[in-house]
Amino acid sequence: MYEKKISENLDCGVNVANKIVGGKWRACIIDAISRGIRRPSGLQREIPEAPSRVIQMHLRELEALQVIRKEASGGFPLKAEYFLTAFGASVLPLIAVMDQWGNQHKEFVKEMAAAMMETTES
Amino acid sequence: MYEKKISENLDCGVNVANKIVGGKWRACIIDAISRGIRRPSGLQREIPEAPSRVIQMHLRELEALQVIRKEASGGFPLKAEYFLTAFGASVLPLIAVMDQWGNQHKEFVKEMAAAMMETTES
DNA sequence: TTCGGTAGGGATAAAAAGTTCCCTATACCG
DNA sequence: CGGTATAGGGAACTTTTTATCCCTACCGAA
Repeated sequence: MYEKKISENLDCGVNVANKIVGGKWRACIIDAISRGIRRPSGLQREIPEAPSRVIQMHLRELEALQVIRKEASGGFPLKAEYFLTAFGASVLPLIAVMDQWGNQHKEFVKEMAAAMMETTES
Repeated sequence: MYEKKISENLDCGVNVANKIVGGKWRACIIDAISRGIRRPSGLQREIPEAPSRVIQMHLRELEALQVIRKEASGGFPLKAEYFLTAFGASVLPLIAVMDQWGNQHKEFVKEMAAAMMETTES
């Protein structure tokens, strides 16, 4: 997406996982595709809070990382579809675990985040 | 740490998880503390690639999120120790899963990342 | 007294990630 | 013809995160 200038230390497993699943919309996009929402327009409708530009960029990057695979019918009507690769499918359990943990603790984290705002408020 | 101006959507479990474990050094720091490296100086020696300033800031933020707890002996020699809270301990299995997944796929990801560099090279 | 270790933070720069605005191009429908 | 929907990207911007530099303060040892 951008050119990295700082090393990433991909020897650390957690960093590898973060590279795939980190970021504000990555997991959402992967999850939506896994649920059968294969086309860019559908993804944009599914995640309206995310700027379409950002979704596009993530699709490019996930494709380059071979998490997803693109199938476009050359002709018209314009139609592009994205599918998870086998590698992409292997991420789903990880996303599930993260989502589960997050959902279990989100109330607590929300409280803590709110408390931080109070003490740091402008 | 900084004042957020963009919403975080903490209703999504994955985002909650990323808030705790995301970032370049968060998981490393939590993991090191869980392994008994409790003092800032020790953490800095354990993770020498991370600027000490960054470690300090993460310690502040993890403390505010109640992932870790600080115990400082008021007097001298200066001594501060950080311990995982119960909440912090609950993150360890998540980190373990992420690390395991990442280690299983890091060679593949490295290849893909390298391929991306080639096509994007300056 | 100077040096080393420890804990911590201010200021600022640089990089990465995300956002916004607006553009191309094609085909279909009215 | 104009409007809508599709897929995609350029350019510029803001926000967030990470990095760099340098400082305070304290104690003990040399």
